[in-house]
Amino acid sequence: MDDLKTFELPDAVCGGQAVDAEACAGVRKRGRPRAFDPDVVLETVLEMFWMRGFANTSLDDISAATGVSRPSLAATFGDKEALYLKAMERYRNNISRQLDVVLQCTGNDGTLRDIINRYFDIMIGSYTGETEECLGCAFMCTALNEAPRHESIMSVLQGTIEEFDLRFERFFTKAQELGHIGSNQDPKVMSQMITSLTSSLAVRARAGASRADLQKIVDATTSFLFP
Amino acid sequence: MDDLKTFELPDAVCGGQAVDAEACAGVRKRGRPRAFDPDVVLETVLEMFWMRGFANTSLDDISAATGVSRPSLAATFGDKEALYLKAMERYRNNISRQLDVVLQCTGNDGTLRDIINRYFDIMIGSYTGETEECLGCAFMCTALNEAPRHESIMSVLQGTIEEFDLRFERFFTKAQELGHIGSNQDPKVMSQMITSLTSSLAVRARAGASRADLQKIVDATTSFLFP
DNA sequence: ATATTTTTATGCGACATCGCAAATAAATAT
DNA sequence: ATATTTATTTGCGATGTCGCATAAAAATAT
Repeated sequence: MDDLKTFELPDAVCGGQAVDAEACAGVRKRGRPRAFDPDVVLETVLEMFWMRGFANTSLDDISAATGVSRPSLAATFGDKEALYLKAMERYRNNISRQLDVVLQCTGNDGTLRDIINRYFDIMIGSYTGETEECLGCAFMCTALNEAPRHESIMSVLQGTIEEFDLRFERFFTKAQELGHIGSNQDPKVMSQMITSLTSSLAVRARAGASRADLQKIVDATTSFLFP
Repeated sequence: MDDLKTFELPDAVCGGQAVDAEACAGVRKRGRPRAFDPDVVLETVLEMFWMRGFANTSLDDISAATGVSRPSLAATFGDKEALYLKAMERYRNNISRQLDVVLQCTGNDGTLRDIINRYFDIMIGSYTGETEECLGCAFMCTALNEAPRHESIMSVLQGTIEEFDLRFERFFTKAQELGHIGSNQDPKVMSQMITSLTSSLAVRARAGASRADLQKIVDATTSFLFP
């Protein structure tokens, strides 16, 4: 019917690159504009799920904390599970972006140990945060709890684990090719040591360990692994 | 008033050792006897909390699964939080008992690596179970989620972490005294490696890793740590 | 100006969850 | 036998939670 009219492509104006509709701030869409920024809402939602868990955080709580009514939340993000997944996706992307920067093993960014230390700086930072709250890892704190009940949460949990595994296996394989670790060592084992320590830090952080506590553990381990 | 009458000490009959009132099966208490065994109820309760989490498991669910009415549950175990804590205490004691047996570093129970392998056998067993369910660690799956909201759960979580730390620090310290690891190695670091790997196994098990998957990780790591 | 589209606001209804209170049942003590 | 003690049964009431439906508001299109 109205296919001809929509040929005007009103979104194509903004930027020159891939058009994303929402990401384009200059051009207004048809109806009433949103009174909130989905990204800042997702940030608040993430904090709430992180500290209280999925089941303990009601949509009413979220609505009150964000000032966005429940129907608006539903219209924007879908149901509670979808909202959780979107918040966790943000969380994961945020960390992934930081790790992409740090885990470049080109050989001219300091020693392997330096790189790994910078990696743990990031993780410790995300696990302890700026306040006095016991954060830990948002996935481990919430997704482990819900995984058996929600196929989608189980899936994203598995994907996150796999991402870390892949990341470090590739990292240490390349490090070995560049001669930063001996050819007798196994990149897979090194990767396991790092991911294991990471999960341990996450647990300890949630249980109240301080930044300094975690740093001590990291220092002791890295000086053992990279003497 | 009736202090004189209770001098008969009806409980003191059973056994000769520390009298525990409930543990004594031979002597009936005054009123109507319980129609259920608190221990088997706790076992079911543990399974439910483990798989569904604290918040997702209602007292009605528990009542239906155990056949014990809510008021009876309350009378026996207290409120939901107390019931959870008692179930987790059982879980923890069950594992502790097994570890007490295995982690005896006397020097004549095989090599250090043998002992550690037996330790991981137990942990892998408890994380994967007999069925196809994704178990993981009951503490990590549930207590991490609830800790910020419940002081008591935070406390038992911390205590469990500390127990593992202490256990392995003592173990490796003694192992070092017996000459099973070099004097240049740090028992604390070795302990951290083991507990870290343990937490990693727990996470992976919850995400669906099989017994064989976990065993492969353990084998690779232990052959690196204890060559 | 009027229609259309999208978002927001308000509120209802069904259901789950927990704590508590009162009545009933089953044992022992006197 | 009767009283006492402890467990169990039944059910109520307050609150929380979610999905949905309807009305109002704020923008653009014609």
